Amino acid sequence: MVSKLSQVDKRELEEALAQNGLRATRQREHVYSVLMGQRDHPTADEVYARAKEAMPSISLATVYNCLETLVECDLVKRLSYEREPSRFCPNDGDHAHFLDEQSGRVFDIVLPESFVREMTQVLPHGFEAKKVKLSFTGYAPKDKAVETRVPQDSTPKQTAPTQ
Amino acid sequence: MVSKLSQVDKRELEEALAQNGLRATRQREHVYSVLMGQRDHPTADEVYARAKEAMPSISLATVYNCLETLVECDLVKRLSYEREPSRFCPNDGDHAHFLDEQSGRVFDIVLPESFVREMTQVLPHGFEAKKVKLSFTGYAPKDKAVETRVPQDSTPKQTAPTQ
DNA sequence: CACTAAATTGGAATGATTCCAAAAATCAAT
DNA sequence: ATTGATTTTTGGAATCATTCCAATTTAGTG
Repeated sequence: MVSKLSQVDKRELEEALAQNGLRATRQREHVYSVLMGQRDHPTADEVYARAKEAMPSISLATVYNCLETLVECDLVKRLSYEREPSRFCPNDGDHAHFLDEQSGRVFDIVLPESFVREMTQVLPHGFEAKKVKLSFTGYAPKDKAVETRVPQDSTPKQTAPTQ
Repeated sequence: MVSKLSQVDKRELEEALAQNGLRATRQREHVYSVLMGQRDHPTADEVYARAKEAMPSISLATVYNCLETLVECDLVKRLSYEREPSRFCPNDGDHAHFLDEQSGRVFDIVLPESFVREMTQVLPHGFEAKKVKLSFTGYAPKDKAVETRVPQDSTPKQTAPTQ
């Protein structure tokens, strides 16, 4: 699972960092490679765990910092669902997310370019969108083999469940 | 500022609660009326503060419970932005949200019905969306007097409902 | 190599939200 | 109405993802 960053990805990262006046560091590169190497939607903690495999000295605070940086540089998307820690995925062009209520899985939904353009057109004159987030919740087809897990929330509500 | 719930709204609330097997309580009605009475996007804390004006005995935990209940009943939308407490707004049909990065204000963006229909069409076959969330982040026009959230220590004043 | 600004680090602090167990309120059936 | 079963409310404690902090290390520049 120790996947290095491709030359292309590495350059893309360095460029994006430079563009934002940020430095290229071992940790940033490594966190990015962790995300690129396993394309699901891990939490910061999970990224931390994965990152430590090849870089045991990295700290949780740094993982948070790096993730934040990557999001700022628009190399990574952050998704947050209620009651759950943020999840991160490398930004592979415009896509939405679909959370399957039954399985807790998250699916990437590719968005046609034309639709992305249309999305910003619903804004009244004068609004300038820097980021757009589209997310669905509902039922995904049972047989879909796509990835990712958002653990099902089995926490009982305040009131005890019947029986 | 003490706005009662209209008969229509009250019935709608009671029906929605009944439909979900939940009881109609003073607190739930009051929290709902607080949200309906000032159409911005308050946090739970802000709702708590407003609710206490007319019902000083209500607790923060209850406000959280009520808000959760209202969201479940689909009478209220919950918006959550990174690094910020959830915000709530009464659910007035399909609309997106726009967060102005500079002022922190949230604007409701009306969505044409045709667009709402199109949104669900980006889903691959087999995906059934129960909820869709569209949210923008960026710069809003400075002069827009549209719906905003109220800064914590401002004197409560009448806000004209949007749309 | 030396300097300066930026980044990393571990641990402590934060704060929105949830949990808990007791008290109160609601609803249904007497 | 009264009772009884169930839900809801409540205050305070607990949780836990995330941020903050001050000290150390590192990257980039000349």
